[in-house]
Amino acid sequence: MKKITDRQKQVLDYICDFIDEHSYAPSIRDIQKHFGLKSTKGVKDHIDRLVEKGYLNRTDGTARALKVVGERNTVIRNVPLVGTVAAGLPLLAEENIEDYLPVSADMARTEGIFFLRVNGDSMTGAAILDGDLVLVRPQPFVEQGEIAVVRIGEEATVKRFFKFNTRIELHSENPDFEPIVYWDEDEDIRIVGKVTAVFRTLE
Amino acid sequence: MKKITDRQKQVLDYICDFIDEHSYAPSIRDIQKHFGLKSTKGVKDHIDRLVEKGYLNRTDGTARALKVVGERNTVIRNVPLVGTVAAGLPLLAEENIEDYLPVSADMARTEGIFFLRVNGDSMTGAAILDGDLVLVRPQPFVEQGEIAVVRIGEEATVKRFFKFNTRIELHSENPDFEPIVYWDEDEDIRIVGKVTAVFRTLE
DNA sequence: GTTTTAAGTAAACATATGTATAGGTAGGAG
DNA sequence: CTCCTACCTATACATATGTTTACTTAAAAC
Repeated sequence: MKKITDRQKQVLDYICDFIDEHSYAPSIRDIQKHFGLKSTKGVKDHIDRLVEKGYLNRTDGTARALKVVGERNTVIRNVPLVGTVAAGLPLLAEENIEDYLPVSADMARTEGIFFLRVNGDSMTGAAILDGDLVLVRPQPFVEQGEIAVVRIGEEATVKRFFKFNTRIELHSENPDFEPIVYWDEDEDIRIVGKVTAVFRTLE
Repeated sequence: MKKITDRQKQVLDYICDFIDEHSYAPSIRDIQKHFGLKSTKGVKDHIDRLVEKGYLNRTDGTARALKVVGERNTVIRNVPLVGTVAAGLPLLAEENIEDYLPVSADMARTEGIFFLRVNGDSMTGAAILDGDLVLVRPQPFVEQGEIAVVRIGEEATVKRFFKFNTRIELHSENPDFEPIVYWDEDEDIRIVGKVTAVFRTLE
């Protein structure tokens, strides 16, 4: 990235801080007042330089449309968290949504992605603990041995998934639990999605 | 929350979508055009109703200063990720910052909080794997047995921390590793902070 | 020494934008 | 029926805001 002068850095910092505080960009005159300048032109020059050098975006040519490029301009997505899923209710029914959590857009590219709170110690061996949140991307299949959310009858669980011909094995990754074995013909088992991330808070 | 009419919901949805797309709020005339209205007054009425009912904020009285109240208005914070820390460099020097990750403000209330990439399998027993990111809140002490980032000489590691009088034990939580024992007098050991969360991506 | 660049003053200008005044229509509540 | 509210048109006004032209000063680049 091209070098910017100290003054330009000051202006950029002010714009970042302003957006953090107000959720919208400062006007040129906001910036002018903050630096005690007596003309808008000085500010315009700085902004033009910062745009040229790739630190700001000004593609929309309207009021307060400045965008900061780079680290502070993170795109996020609010992903719904479904808690312990009530039997029979569709997984993502509004009744089940406990909260929304912000996630980097990189992690949540797919439509329909959601968080699920894991209960039970069955995945301890795969370093997923009781109470952890798993990020789930809905899909009807997973690769051999991937960790999936599987719906058995009316309940959803997190298991490592294997399929040998028509034999389906769900591994708990915990020595205290035996693998659960199903057969393809069993109608009451379905892959909900793949676990793509694990989140845990420790306090 | 007070009820809103279908039309008001449409307007609110449009404002939300517009902000998602542009990062700044629509002007009254943007909304007017979108709904094909022939006067700005209709829009103004809707906005006034939505503000009265608590769905929008309009405290700043300037251009594009509308803010949506509620679930989609999540407060986030960009937390720096430091990778494998180069020996001798201060932990949060700009040279070490690999990236910034958005985190819910609830999780990152403290100033100075940062992510650290864990390397090695020493914390496998505590369900922290090689490559996981841990969220670290800087503080000079931790409670008995809490997971901490500890700096030994020039290197930072993640360990479960115990202190008995002047004897310090760092537990690896992996049966293959013996606890590391230090004594208070040793100058080259210092608690960097407490691990408050664990993040892992699986793909 | 001349040119270029950064940084700024001064004074406008055109448009964007929020707001207001003066109505109109339709439907529900009383 | 009357009143109120939701929803809308038409028009206008004041200010906010981005942009431009003309000129200045100081320091860096060549």
